[in-house]
Amino acid sequence: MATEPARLTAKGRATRDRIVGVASELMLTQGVARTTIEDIQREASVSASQLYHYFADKHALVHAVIERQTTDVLGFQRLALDRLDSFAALQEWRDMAVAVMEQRNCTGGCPLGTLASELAETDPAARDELATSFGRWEKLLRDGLAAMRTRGELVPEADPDRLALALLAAVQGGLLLSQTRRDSLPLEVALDTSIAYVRTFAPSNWGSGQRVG
Amino acid sequence: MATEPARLTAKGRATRDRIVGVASELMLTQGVARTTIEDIQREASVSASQLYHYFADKHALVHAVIERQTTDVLGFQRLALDRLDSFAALQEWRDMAVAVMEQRNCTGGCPLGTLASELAETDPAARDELATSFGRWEKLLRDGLAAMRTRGELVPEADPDRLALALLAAVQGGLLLSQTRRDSLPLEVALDTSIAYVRTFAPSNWGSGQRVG
DNA sequence: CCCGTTCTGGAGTTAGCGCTCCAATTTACC
DNA sequence: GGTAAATTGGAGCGCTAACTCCAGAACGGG
Repeated sequence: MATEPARLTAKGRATRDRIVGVASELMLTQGVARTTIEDIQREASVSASQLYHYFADKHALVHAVIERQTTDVLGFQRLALDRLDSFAALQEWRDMAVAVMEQRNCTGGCPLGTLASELAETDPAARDELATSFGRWEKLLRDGLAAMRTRGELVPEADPDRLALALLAAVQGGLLLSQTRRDSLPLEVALDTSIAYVRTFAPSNWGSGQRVG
Repeated sequence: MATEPARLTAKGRATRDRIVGVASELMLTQGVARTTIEDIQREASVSASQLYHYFADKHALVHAVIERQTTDVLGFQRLALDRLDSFAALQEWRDMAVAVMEQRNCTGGCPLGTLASELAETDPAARDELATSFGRWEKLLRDGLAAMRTRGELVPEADPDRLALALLAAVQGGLLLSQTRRDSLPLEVALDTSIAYVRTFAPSNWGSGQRVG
């Protein structure tokens, strides 16, 4: 489906990367539909034929943007929480997410979330890719939580699958609300409360009538 | 900003409403940018001049769609939780949200969330309207939680402002993930865990080392 | 240094978009 | 029943979008 150039010169790869970078930026701020090929040409200083030399059509470009954003976001996650396997790491992860958002003055949301929201109902292939991207992200969280459980930082009743999903949903919802309100508070509260919920599964807090739902 | 026709015949209002309805449906599934005026004309069986008689331009139409969706969503909320002031009501609210999503086979997300994601960075006026829409939604939740607290169903340490924000973020994030995965599980887990967190502020559960963050 | 491949430039082409215009018809109100 | 306003129809305009084509320039392995 995507253009698969057998070989690719260093110069060619550079041009291709530059195109993907510019396309990412534009598509994430203006949306995919509002971003024209001409915009990308101008911003990346390439001509039409160059662009269509590397990408069969706009769909292929979107595909490349999704790939790029997936590796970027997951890479950032790994960076932020080299191993997300302690409450301290969770807290750092939260702080970093909030810091990034504040640094952007609360413009823009999660790259994957933004793309998913726009493409879920119009581009089945994109929806599928983004679903697996979310799956990989979720796995990062799940593995960390599982490690915490085996290590005894979480009670056996804690369900890493569900907690990971809850954390991911909190990030997404928090980012969307913060982006809309131009205020980092929603993101902070969403992350704080979901982490606080995880904390209820710490042995020291595990008490009376807790339920995992 | 919006076309404000001094008077409006019953027939005219019907036509206008039909246009807004069709526009809503199309814009929410295909996105605003992908929805053409021609699409709306065809689907609503109106001519170009009719459409531009009621709406100055596409922006005005978007404005009307936001208004419509806001009243619809908030109306549905009120319906679902005539008064959201008990854990039973919270549970019903959760069940109804999940039921709606399953009924749609997990296609489409939250109307307000979808619009916000697409328009936040390209249409400042729309972003502002959607921010206040979210604010009103949040207030519904906050008032219910506050009522629960004064009634003693929640401990005084519970912060209705923060809990409401957390619940709203959970719905938004859960819906986005469920829409992307075509699976209601993320929504269920997001709502269950955030409600479970609220439940940790019930007097019977309030124990050892809880923190509000 | 040579030749095939890779890479680049820019003027088209075609289609569809948002929107306008002018006029006919229906409706509301007295 | 008359009249002014509200409502409708549809052709058409200007612009811009995605994409194509035909070359020419640069590169890289032998």
